[in-house]
Amino acid sequence: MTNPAQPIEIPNRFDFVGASDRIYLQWIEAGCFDADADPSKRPFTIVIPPPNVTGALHLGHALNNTLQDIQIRMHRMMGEVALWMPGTDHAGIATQAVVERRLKEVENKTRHDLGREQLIQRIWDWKEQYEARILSQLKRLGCSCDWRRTRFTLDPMCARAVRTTFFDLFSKGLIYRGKRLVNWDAYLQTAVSDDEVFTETVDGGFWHFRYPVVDPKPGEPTYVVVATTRPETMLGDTAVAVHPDPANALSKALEQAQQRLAECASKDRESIELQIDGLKQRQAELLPQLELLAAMARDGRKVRLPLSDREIPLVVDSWAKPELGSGCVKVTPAHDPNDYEVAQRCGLPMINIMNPDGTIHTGGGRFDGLSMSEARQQVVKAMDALGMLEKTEDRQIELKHSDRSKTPIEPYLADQWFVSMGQLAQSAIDAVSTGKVKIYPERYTQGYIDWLSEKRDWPVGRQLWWGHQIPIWTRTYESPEEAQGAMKKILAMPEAAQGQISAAIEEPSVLHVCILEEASGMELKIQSLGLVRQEDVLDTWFSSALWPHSTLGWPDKTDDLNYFYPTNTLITSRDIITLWVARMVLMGLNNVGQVPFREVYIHPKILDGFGETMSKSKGNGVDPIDVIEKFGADALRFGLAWLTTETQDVRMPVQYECPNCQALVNQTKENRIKHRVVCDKCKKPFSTQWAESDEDKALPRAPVVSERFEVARNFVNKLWNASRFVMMNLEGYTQGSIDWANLPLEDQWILSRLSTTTEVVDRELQRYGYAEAARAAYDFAWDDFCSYYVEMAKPRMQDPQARPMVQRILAHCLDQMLRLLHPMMPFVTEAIWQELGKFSKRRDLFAQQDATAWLIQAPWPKAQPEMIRQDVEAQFKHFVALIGAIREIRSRQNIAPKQRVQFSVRCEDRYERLLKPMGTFLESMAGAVGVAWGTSISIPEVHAHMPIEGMDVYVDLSQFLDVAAEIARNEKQLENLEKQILGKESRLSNQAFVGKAPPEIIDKERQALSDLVAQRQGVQQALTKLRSL
RNA sequence: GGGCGAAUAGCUCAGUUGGUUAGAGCGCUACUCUUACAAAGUAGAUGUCGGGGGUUCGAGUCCCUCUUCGCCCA
Repeated sequence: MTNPAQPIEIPNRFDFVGASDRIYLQWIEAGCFDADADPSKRPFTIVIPPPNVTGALHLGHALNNTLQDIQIRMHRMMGEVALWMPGTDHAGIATQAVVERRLKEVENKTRHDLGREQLIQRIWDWKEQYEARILSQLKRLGCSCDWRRTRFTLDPMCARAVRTTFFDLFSKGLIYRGKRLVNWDAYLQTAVSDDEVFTETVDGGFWHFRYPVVDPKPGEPTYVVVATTRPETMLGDTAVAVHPDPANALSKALEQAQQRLAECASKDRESIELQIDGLKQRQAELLPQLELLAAMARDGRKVRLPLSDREIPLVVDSWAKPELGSGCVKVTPAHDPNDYEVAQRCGLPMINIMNPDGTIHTGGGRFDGLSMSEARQQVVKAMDALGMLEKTEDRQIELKHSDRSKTPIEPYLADQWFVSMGQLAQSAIDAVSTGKVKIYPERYTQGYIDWLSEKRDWPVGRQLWWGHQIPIWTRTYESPEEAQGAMKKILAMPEAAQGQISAAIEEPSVLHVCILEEASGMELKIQSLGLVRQEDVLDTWFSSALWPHSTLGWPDKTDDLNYFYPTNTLITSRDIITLWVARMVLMGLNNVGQVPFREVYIHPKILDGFGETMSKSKGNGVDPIDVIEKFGADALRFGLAWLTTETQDVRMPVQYECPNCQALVNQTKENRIKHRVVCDKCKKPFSTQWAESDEDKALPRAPVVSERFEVARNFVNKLWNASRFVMMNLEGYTQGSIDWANLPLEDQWILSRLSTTTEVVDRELQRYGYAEAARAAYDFAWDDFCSYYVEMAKPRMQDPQARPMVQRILAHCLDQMLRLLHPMMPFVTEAIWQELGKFSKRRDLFAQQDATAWLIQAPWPKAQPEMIRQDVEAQFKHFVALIGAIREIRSRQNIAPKQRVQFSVRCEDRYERLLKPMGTFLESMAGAVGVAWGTSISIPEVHAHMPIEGMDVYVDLSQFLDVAAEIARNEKQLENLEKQILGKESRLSNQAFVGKAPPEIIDKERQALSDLVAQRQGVQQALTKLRSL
């Protein structure tokens, strides 16, 4: 062997700060992450869920990316061409919102003060800053992405894919513009999708208005009462609705309430009874009037809308609920989704009363220019003055808010671009229901399918400046004929025949032209015909939906696309299954004709100590860099894998680590949003990640840490030191074969455990069982390898006969352990691997070649099925039990660690044959010397007795006996045995058990009972003896 | 209102097809700086498995129900 480095130079802590950066750079320089198509190998591909450039990554991202890197590294070691495609997402609305908010805060300017071009420049600046930050965070985490391929959803390559897709869908008639009620964010002045809206309960009111009936006939009411939570919308009312069959509706409601009453819990009884009383009262008092109104509605009668002085019809529609309010409902189609549907059913006009900035606009009315909330007050006041306000109630209402600006959503009738979802959604449903795409854990499948099954058209336009501008040029003509004529002329152009342009008419006379190529000259040509480009940009998810193929070069039929697509797995968080996963599937199928990935793994979410998800806006996000600097990237990664179980989210209480005194200050809901916090202990202030003022920033910053990474940090250290031990003992190492026929139990045992562990880690990682894999590797390394094998190796190393074998097995185990752990903790394992290489080039007992220079490129370990020996593992348990028994007695007797004790074992031959040869280990590990073995040994006069399975252990205490302690120990043991015996006896005397349980279970119980009884006898004898002393 | 998930030691979590006395890490107690590792070692204490019913010879595990919490959808 080559001259080994001086082992003593290896420090007893892993210096992750120095080593991680160095190793990462080496990997990059050696091109270890680069993945190039190689037809002789299998590809393995993951595209990163591109983090959005709104802000830096938090622990949730660290988890997401750690899990991906584990897969990538494992498959790379399996000899596949492992491509991890990196990049970031422009996150249109979110990024623009955050830049606009900052602009407002810092400079007190709006985007209109800057103009489109300048604002976009500002956003690009922001993007550059955060993209760099994000990518560096990923690198610190150890992510082995092919950085040469880094993409951005707004870069030219992605833009081309977006444009091609849009053109294709438009040409297929799957993209259209229509007037729809959208969720209008009046603050950002854009529509937001349903997914960007959250509901919050707020204090509101319920106003009851009177609308006079036009020319009431005798016996008819002179007015109808309508109730509303949004009085200002009455300016846009176009009807009042009443239920077509109120009698039936009421009796149905009554029936349902009575059924609920029959089934309800007693505590709900009262409220349901009240409800029933109310319904009965309505039947008696309100019903005749509702019947009358329904008849009037059918007769085409009208009411006069106060304030606007318009006549609007009474209509019948089942949206009006006879069991609620007055039983009549005002209809404002342009500002309420339900009313919108009523209008569609009843053919009502739609009157828009709002400007895009959220102010009233009724075409010169007296409320024009007021904000919606000002208008509310004024409308109520005016109605009251007219005597038309019947009553006002306080009420809690559910109000939709924009997730982006946190301001209330206004339902708003606007021109909107849609992708028609019918066929596309169906293709994505089929992909999952036929198993072409599998979702893990499986329970997420149903939500995916349910959502797609609604087939709601996807509103893709956003009234923003940051994003892919819709490639459509539009002109409204005087007449349908003119529009048709223009379209004909355009479609007659040669470019149309070449598939460069496409056109469609929006009824009655609007012409839309879509152009395939950016800056092709075609744009000018079309513009010269008086068409103007749409200002809107596309929903961010439109470009993210293309990510798996756009990043591989689509629409070109590239070699990469051919080789790496479909990708293998997508690893992401559950909140974007519909927003993103579903859309990737349908776009992949539409564009490439194949699903984008075979598997989707949905991982847990990281919650804070209060069970809330981490987010920027809550201020509870933890920067992974804080954790990396304190514990190291390996600890962060292993810790996260350790926590990734199948069903549970990860709850992680975090603390600020005071930079002044290192005390840990719990993060609370109060202090987590603060820019500066005062330490509980030293009372000195420190700054947080939110610090903005110069004064705050001057304070030392407290990293946010969690003690939950200590387990992993300690494990990294344990592995490091175990390796250090191995290397300190490899002097004179020779490679060579193993004498399999004469292998001692301990060697057979560790090789069996190693193969078992290899099998578990391999299987679990492949099925995303990260926690199980981490635990298996941890238990093997710590318990089996360190606590037993290494301890047993110590005395064996002194034996020149055994030494070469032990060295080979030690080196082999370490070698395999490093490989198994590398995907989870790449830095420390690589660092050790390179040290180990200085001592030994050939360590794998089952391989024919020398070890690779880089662990990252080493072959993934294979379990050796013939090494797995259940019998050996069972035998070894007897040894463990014997050590445990002796150690317990020693501890109970307070025998000093350095003191040797003698023990005798009464047991059958087979135990003697098994354990007597392991006497050296009992001596080194338990400080005990076995003096007698067998069935007929003489028991030491003064002793402590411990019965274990198949053996009675007697520790000679003639020099140590602490009678009181020994009596106490035996009494406790006796009590324990009695309890168990009682349980068994009662079970076995139960006729039902004996009669019905399977025989093998009964046998097992009987055997266990007789063992316990024997043990009890021994303990009783020992006690009698002790008491007589 | 509908769907999904969770509730197990002081904390954070495991717990296979139902089958001995329910486990781990941290924390706690005692003893050890034993030449890989005090970020360690050895030993120990700690549980009405959220409540209530049911199925079963047997339930942390299966069924029903209630409570609390989280997420998604309307």
